[in-house]
Amino acid sequence: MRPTMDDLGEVIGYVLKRTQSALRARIDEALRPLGLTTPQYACLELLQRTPGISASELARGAFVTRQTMNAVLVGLQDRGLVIRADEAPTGRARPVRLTESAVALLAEASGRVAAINELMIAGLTDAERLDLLDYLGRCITELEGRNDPSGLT
Amino acid sequence: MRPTMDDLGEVIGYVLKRTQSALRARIDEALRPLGLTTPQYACLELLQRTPGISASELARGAFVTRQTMNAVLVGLQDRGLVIRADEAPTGRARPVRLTESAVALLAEASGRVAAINELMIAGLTDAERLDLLDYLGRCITELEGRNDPSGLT
DNA sequence: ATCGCCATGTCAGGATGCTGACATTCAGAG
DNA sequence: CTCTGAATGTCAGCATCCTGACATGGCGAT
Repeated sequence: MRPTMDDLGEVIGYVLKRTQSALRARIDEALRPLGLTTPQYACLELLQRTPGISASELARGAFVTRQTMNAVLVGLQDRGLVIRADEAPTGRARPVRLTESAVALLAEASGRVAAINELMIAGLTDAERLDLLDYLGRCITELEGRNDPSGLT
Repeated sequence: MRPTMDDLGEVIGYVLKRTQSALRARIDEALRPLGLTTPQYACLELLQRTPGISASELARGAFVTRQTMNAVLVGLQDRGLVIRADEAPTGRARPVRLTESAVALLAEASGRVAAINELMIAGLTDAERLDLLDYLGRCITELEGRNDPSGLT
């Protein structure tokens, strides 16, 4: 391999995908015994941090479309983990909230996910962790820098 | 936000997902005019680097299952971009190869993807790019630190 | 007040990606 | 040689995730 400076970008993109893929796989297998998928967990985590937010806001927070988040919510609702208000207090957005059983389940899930995240950066010093965070943040800035004022779906 | 040292792991996991999500979105929109999806592009790229590899090897290289890669290959085959040998020279693995039209299309696609990767790391110095690569590599090492010789599907 | 804009929710369809399960084929252990 | 194991391909089913399109409910500008 031994990447040259020229194609470092492609290599970084590849390694980025590889890292995310490995992290996702680890979280999936840790959550499976709890009957939760990673998107479901992300949804519950967001709801705990911000109770009563709408499906669209959840979608943005989880980096998926409204439709996808809606499908996830239907699944969680069927299992009695979340409750959606019957009527919207204003506009069309119906607040979503966690149920009691969801809070208990989420506590267990959060612990497992946190352990995996800790594992991932176990080989990095504190300074390196901050650097990594900084570098990734700058990558995001560049990627989202400007966009298309035209095609917004 | 202002993350404390305690939950840096979770924050890094989140930022990692965010970065990958932004990168994927950019690549998706760059490839759409060419009629290619990101998984399809990844498959073609792998095939160009290693002509004649099997569907299973492609799957490993793209971090997906054999079944998923097979579905991608069917789509590419229907569009005349790849050819699968009718018979396996040995075992069951049938070599897959690019067609002429795929080579031309891939050249254009590669250029666009490379531009996006360059953009992503535009704000990083050469030293920082190497550091980022190093840190991510160490994260992968920790995440894949094998422990389940059993569950291999 | 009415029009146009935007955000939200929703339906339809397609592509991606997974687990589980099974048959086939080669290579190596006995 | 035979039998076991590993790798490959494939079918079925489900969850995720997308684009496109449409209807509805606030909100600001005219």
